[in-house]
Amino acid sequence: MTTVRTPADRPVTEEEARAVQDALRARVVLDEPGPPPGTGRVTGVDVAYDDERDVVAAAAVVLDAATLDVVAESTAVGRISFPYVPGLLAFREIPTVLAALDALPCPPGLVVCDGYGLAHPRRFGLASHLGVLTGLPTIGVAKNPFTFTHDEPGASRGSVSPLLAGREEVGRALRTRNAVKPVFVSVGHRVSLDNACAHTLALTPAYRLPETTRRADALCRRALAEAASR
DNA sequence: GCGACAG
DNA sequence: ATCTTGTCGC
Repeated sequence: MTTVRTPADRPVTEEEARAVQDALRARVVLDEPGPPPGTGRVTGVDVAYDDERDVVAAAAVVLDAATLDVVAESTAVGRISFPYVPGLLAFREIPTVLAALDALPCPPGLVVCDGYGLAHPRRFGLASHLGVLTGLPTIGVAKNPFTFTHDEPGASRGSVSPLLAGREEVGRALRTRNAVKPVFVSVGHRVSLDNACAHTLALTPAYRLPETTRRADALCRRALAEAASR
């Protein structure tokens, strides 16, 4: 019995990948508020690459949403499956991220992604994609505005301004630290934009980026270094 | 056609 | 993403 690769699982060409996004986009749920901030668990996922050795490492770190203490963590290592193409980031990151999530000993709760959800050329970024594949509530918190426009939010933490694709609000620029460059929040799956921003603020008591992202980033780098030294 | 472009 | 030391400032 041979295993058949379907484009929906592992698209090879950019054309296939865009077709997958167009097909899966219909499954995104946007009419749920999502879990209340500060309750349950929040999980950060991130990925690090070694293009030379063709190795990718992903990490998932589960935090108690109230205390931000680490509850559980896991990593996964694999081969790079897709090049970086703006708009197709999910195909590069998701296979290994799914493996890391699968390796967790407990449910992840809300998943915070490093990148975008709705704020995407086809309204189906990494966070939306991961949400649809797992059924989990997801949000995207990115460090850059991508191709979208925004006015500078007020200088104080908590200030927001719409992230715009033309006149459509696809996310928000959210100031998480006074007078520090904002982050760019968008809805992934099963979470409202207001709630996504509230979660992001709850996850940034001390630094610009969410604790989830910081923890996952540190862990996947460690996992990559460990994988490379073997 | 050219440039820009999450990580 | 990744290559990379010191340095200015709270």
